[in-house]
Amino acid sequence: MKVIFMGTPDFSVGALESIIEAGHEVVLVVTKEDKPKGRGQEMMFTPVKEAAIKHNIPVFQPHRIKDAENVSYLKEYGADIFIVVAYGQILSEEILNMPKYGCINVHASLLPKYRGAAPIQWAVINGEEVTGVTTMKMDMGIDTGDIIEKATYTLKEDETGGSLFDRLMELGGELIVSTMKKIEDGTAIFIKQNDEESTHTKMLEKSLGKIDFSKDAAEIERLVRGLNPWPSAYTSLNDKSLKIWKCKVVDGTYEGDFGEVVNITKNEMLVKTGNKCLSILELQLEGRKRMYIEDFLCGINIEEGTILGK
RNA sequence: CGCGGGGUGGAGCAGUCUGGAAGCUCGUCGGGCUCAUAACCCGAAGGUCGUUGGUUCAAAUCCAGCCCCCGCAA
Repeated sequence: MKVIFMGTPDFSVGALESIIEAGHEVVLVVTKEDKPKGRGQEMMFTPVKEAAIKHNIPVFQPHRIKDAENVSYLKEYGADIFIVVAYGQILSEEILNMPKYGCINVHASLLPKYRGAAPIQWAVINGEEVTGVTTMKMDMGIDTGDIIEKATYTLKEDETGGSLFDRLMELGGELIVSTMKKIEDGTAIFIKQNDEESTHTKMLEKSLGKIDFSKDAAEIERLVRGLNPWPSAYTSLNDKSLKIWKCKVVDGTYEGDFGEVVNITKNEMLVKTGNKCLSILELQLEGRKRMYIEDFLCGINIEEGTILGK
């Protein structure tokens, strides 16, 4: 099929690569505008743009995709189908109805659950046992279109936002190829979403990662996993920010405040929480590299009774 | 020119302000203690202090440039 692909972040790249590999003709890639990013404000291409360049596919980066001139530009390509994966702009009705087969979206959750932004991280944070990816025919709502196919994935014990991201990216790539085949064959079945079962997730904010040690250790541990590697869970130590990359729940009752370091050995550091304790396994102090707890304890002078997040 | 922290034996850090013979914790190797040990004791190996140049009798330390890593902000 003649495809126009719309996407922006890493997650979209998996789908794009799969579509190309499946032999479809991607005639145009639409992605968000380049923005100054990173330290030193260098201009960075979006991950999808990088991929498009690698495959010699023309790239289109409109400021507002809905503008008339941009809409008519899209029309010129005469694509059969638009595949949209985390593009980052709302499409107008005119665009949605433009291609013969409509606009198909890949979403990283089992719709109608986890509509909206950051479904991957939220699945981990909320302790879901199962999640997955869904393909659907887009309509004017956000993630409300008719469902075509789903693929499920059972979360691992130590699943992080990053690892789940990778798995779902892979699954999403396979699923979109399968869905496109069905659409082409005319065997695709479109199922309406049950809006009553729907849930919504908000965009991840940096502040979500600030650890509240009065919460249960298990809940904090899920937050740490869900926000790893981005935007990461953090607290502070002596006025310096301290990222927690990995930790585990440990039984144990100690006197002390929430967030207090209650026990230090050569290779373990226990922090008191609202319920049970957290053993910090991997962390990173501001300006320093990420390291294992035993390395951290070798050089940093930290005493029992120190309170994190103060 | 967005703001800031850092590069010191294998790991993590101190020392830099107030130049003057390389330190701490851990690891490694050897020995000892012990029923035994990841515990304890004794000993050893291992570093051109990121790089280039400058100042000085003398530079990890002061000055200038360059490279690399990281936190914030976007």
